[in-house]
Amino acid sequence: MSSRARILVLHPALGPLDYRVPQGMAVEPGSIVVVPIGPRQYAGVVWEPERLPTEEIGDNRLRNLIAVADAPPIPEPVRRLVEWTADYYLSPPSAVLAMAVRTSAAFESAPTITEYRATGVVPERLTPQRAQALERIGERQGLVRELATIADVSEGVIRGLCKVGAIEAVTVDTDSPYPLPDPAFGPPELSREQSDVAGILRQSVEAASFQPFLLDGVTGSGKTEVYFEAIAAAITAGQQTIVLLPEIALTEPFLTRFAARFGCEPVAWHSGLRTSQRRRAWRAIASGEALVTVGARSALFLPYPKLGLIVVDEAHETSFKQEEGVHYHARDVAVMRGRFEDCPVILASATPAIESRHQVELGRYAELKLPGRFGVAELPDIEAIDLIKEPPDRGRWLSPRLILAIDAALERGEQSLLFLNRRGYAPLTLCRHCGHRFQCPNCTAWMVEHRLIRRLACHHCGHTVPTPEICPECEEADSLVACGPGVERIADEAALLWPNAEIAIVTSDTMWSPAKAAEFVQRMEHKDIDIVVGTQLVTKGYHFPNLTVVGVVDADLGLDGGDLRAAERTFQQIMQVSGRAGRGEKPGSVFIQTHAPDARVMHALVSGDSAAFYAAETEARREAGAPPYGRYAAIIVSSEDKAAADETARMIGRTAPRRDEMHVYGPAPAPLAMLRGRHRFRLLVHARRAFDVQDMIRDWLGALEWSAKVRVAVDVDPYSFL
DNA sequence: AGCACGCCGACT
DNA sequence: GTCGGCGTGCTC
Repeated sequence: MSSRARILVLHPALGPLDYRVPQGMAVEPGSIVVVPIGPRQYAGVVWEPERLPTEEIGDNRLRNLIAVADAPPIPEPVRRLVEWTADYYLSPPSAVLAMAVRTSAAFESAPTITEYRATGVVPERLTPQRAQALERIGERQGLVRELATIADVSEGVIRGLCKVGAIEAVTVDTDSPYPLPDPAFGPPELSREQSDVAGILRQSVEAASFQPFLLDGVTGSGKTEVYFEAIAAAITAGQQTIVLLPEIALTEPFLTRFAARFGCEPVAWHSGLRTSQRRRAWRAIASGEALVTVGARSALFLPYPKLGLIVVDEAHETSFKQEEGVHYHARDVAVMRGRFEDCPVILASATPAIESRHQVELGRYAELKLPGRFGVAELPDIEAIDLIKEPPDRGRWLSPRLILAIDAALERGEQSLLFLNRRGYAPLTLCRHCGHRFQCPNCTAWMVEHRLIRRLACHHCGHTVPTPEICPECEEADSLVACGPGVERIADEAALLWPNAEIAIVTSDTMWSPAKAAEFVQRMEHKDIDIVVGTQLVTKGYHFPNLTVVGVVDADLGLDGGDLRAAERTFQQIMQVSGRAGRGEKPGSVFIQTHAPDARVMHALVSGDSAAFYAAETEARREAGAPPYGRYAAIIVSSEDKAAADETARMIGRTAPRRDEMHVYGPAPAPLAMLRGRHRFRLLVHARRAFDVQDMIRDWLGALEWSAKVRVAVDVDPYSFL
């Protein structure tokens, strides 16, 4: 009698499959294995058969497992989390598992790689490029390409420095251990309130039981210092911690603050890691050696064997909701992981989501408040500028009052930030002769002009074309006009207004790596920048004491679009960006340019009465039966063949179950009717809180069939209504 | 997702 | 006669 094993194979289209365990091979639930599928090999994980039922297949059809990985098994809580996530978000378990298992890390051996670092030797011929390179590289170490990026010089310059001995090669073992953070390295001076809260968190970590906390404090109130104390407790207990940040760009300032507190950097996990770095991090995490990991949402599924604490920083951020593949919300999955691991979960935010506040009211989350800014810093003064009463000059976007405030800041030698959540130069380009508008061939979206790279780009699919000289429609020259502002255009306007000021554009186009983020922080701290023009990338996490004026170029931008969270998001975003002003000893001021100064959200921002705003928004949600008082699920039907997608969507609509507890809207063309060359239709399920939407959708769609060229995706608890 | 199989149109 | 289009089905 041979033993059989159920394997969850890392294959995008296959469920669990059964295999024979050959003589002499030892496996247990969680073991990472290699299995044959047809002529190819895939990785998979041994699972408890009763938890992943399949159709039974005869022993005679079983094939042998090929190998077991030299890596620790995937722990039980992670297996439970994979099941829960797949179930809740109606996704294939294998797609969820893929986020936990890095097969290259589990199987490949550990070679060494060569990195480079400065030796301190000053070259004889110190050209400006070489000087810049050495200054910017400082203590950093990395591949030639990475150093060249950090220093903003060509790779040739780095190689040249290598030749003259100013930079040396270092061999790095990709399995070498990470330094251990020291809880006693740099203990902070905490205020009374901070100590009290830190004490509660420490105790919870020591108790090692499940408890979600909502750590609520205005920007600058010292939330990070407080949850660092919880991390210190976890380190002392020999337990691992995950810290989730909403953007890669935020890891860099976090690493610095962490190192100041614990004496070394934590292990970073994000999409920007090289393969070798990723393998090293994964192995250290899976072995339990990596005590603290900071990362993007995908770090949540990694196989920590002794997880003691989860921190979700800026927990209100909507970027925690994954919009592709498995549509999970990292904040909610983090709480579930804490439940499976029996550990506390800290959701930190200055502007908590209504959903999180609701959990506090229900008594499921414990609320910890940090009032006031830490130290001498005061909350900035916020003013609204009515764009009707105080309009900018024609063809300009900055109103006189904002310009005066920046004038004054420049005079005082202080820095300013202009916030506009729109990349590029202009969101729409049209021909003034024939009216032609540049649209993406793959998406229902305008092509956005990016003047720095002289291209038109689609922000949905990445399609770009060189900015044309003549109109492709009527062939008229010099007839193309840019409509509306993006950050590049605001930067142009700022350059005209303040020709002597140093202006930096900060968006995902200019700050696409931690190294770039580090460079930006350095330039800000050295006061090499007077005015920052940036998207939401600059609204979080940074601490620039000399930044005193913030201008919100268009506060109305997020308000249209019919999104149920539009007002809340606008409030959060502007509170966050306001939090960048006056973080040192100098007071800050914030100017909000709007066409709707009487809107509830603008009143709340100016008066600082966030409680009233939240109360009103929450009441509106309750009346509408919107989350957290009701639930939504979107069903997106897409295909390259428009008629096929349309027909399938209507068939799904026709067969919708009728229940008192829910209603199905649509199908209707999705707001982005075409995306990446696929036509999209959307149905929206709106249900009561207690109704099991997932089960209903599983039954409903499970009974239907459609053509292979049509894709049907379900987005449970959708955030983007696109 | 791949990859094979299979069944009809345009060509050497 | 053959090449090749992509619809359909299978992977323990």
